[in-house]
Amino acid sequence: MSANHRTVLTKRERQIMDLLYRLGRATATEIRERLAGQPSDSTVRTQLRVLEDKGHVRHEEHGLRFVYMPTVPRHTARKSALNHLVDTFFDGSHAKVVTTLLGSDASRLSDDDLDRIAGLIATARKAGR
Amino acid sequence: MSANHRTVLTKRERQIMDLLYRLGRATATEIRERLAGQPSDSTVRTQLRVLEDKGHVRHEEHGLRFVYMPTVPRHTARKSALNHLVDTFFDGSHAKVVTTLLGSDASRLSDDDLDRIAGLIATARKAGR
DNA sequence: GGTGTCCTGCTATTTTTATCGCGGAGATGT
DNA sequence: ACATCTCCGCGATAAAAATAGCAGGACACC
Repeated sequence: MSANHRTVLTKRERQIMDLLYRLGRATATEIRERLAGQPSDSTVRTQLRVLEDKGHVRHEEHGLRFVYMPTVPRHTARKSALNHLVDTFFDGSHAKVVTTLLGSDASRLSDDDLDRIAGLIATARKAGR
Repeated sequence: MSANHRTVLTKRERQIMDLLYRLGRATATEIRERLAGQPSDSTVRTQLRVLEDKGHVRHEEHGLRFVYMPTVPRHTARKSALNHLVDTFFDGSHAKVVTTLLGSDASRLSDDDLDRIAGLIATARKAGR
């Protein structure tokens, strides 16, 4: 019977969910192609069925084949993932994450991005007082 | 035989690693107290031994007891965790994460934080041109 | 209507994880 | 010296996860 989502995901299940969140939607074959360890098609399908049973994914029938996608919308899932990460690695401080991101060379933010962020800061300042 | 770190962690292993990253360091008993499902002491110790064998944790002997801690320093681990999250949920865009964080009510950044972030933006602007 | 190609979902099996009982080693107290 | 307490790890077992073989249905083409 279908269970709640809150169950902790297994290794493979997480890999698949990550893939689905990156791709948005995918067929069993597309997923298999991107998984490490050359699992068989039937393996991946079994896993998708399990994930569906657990309530993490659903599928639509497109023509002949099944297209799978997460049940929890991306922006919801990412919010909780982000919170978890903030709690685990950044002592719960959003500011620390922001400074880490801005400080990293890898960010390479465009001028537009910088403007947008500056705008948000201005807003936060107003709201804060 | 001790394996490399890159192996994917199991459910429990991840829970334990998260705990260790939150706490910095902990004894088997401290960890057990915080794990869901009332695992026995011996269970937790076995798992710590496995994690140690896999190279994810190490222990120091403090007096009579073992104190466990991650082998990979927090700031390194969190960088890769953050990258993974950015790739999976934010299309690889650091800016999107920042705007999400700043936009969220939950952030509640202090004025100091805002100043610091504003400073980083100024720096980024200079570097950018 | 036979044959080949995709796709699906069982179900069974192997492999990995998770769990814990038990015995031992040092400290401590009486 | 002996009972007791606390912490350790080994080794065995139970439980869960990962894997894949196989049969069946829909379609397309000859």
